[in-house]
Amino acid sequence: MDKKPCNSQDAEVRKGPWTMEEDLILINYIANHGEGVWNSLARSAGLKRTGKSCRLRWLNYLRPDVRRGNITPEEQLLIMELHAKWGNRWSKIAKHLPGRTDNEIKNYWRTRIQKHIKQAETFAGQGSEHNDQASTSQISTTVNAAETYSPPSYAGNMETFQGPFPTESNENLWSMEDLWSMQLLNGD
DNA sequence: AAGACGCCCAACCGCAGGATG
DNA sequence: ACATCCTGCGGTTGGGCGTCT
Repeated sequence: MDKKPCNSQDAEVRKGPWTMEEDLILINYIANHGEGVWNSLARSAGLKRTGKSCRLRWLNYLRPDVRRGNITPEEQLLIMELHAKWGNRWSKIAKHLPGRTDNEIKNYWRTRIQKHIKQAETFAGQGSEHNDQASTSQISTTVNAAETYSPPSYAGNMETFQGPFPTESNENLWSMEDLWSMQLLNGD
């Protein structure tokens, strides 16, 4: 018991929601140095985050080509098709949906499609025999993919971060366009 | 109008596989 | 051949937000 499990470095590791400052640091650093070697990237960039956390944030959220919300019926169909083929291989499925992340597809599946499958199974159980394929194809016509995306809210962090940033339409809501335009301003 | 409830999403955790020394 | 480190993946959870009663 002499040695404490938590040294000073461990104590400095941040967890929880990312602040806009952190986002900007990460975007800037990757714009200048490229991505990869996440642990040293996190240290070099001065982020008190694990490399894992930085990687996740970048891949799921900050990457310029990432798309969110509004899963189209075509995408939805493709997701179900690929899931029927590969199961929960989310990263594999995501590779066939440009701009979509495995995390998003996983969330989408769990929150929307899985729910409808359960309902379909309950319904089918009352009427006739069924299997996964049948219920999966059945829900393809019932799931409504019309979604709206809300940009990330930094409201909780704005009290500590008060940078000179624009607040055109949503005072406390920041879009990726905002972040990237800021990155361009900072980086160039 | 207030509280309860359910849904959705971002982020964390643990594990496995690959790369490197 | 082995040990260690890093990356990537899938599962799970907590908090915020909207809707319903």
